[in-house]
Amino acid sequence: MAKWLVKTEPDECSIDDFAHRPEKPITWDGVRNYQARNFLAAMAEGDEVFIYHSSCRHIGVAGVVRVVRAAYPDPAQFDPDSPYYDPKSTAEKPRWQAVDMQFQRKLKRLVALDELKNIAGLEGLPLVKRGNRLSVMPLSDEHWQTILQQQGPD
DNA sequence: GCCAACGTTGGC
DNA sequence: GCCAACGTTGGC
Repeated sequence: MAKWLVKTEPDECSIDDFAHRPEKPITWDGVRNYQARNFLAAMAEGDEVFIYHSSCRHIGVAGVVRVVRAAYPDPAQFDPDSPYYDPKSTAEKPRWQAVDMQFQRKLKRLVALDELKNIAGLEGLPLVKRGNRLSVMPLSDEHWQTILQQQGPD
């Protein structure tokens, strides 16, 4: 199973939105960047995904969700009332993809960006590079384990 | 709220 | 195809 990380503003969708209704899948839509879309499209059912809270008071990795439906055309791109509407998309040639994800668990504590920047072994991760805007990214198993270990002992 | 970094757009 | 202008992201 591949590992991923997605950014979200917790005001929009936080780990608690998943945790509040753990049986209910949430559609990850509105990704409007080609590199991020390509990563979304590469997600497989069962893959695990870190939820990262950005542009907020407590920035960092907050929990884990699981892909329960692999990529399909993002419905928001066809909806004129959606902020994610894209008039250049057609049903025959959709430009954007969405996946559905479901709650797995919260981390024992939030692993802050500030910590991630100082952990040896995460140097290659786009997340910790200054000015990086990629909102969906793959993680190596090593990156994944390193971040989990940062939570500390029970 | 500021602003640096980045991706996209559109004129040429 | 270049690149300046513009809009957005996201940490601070």
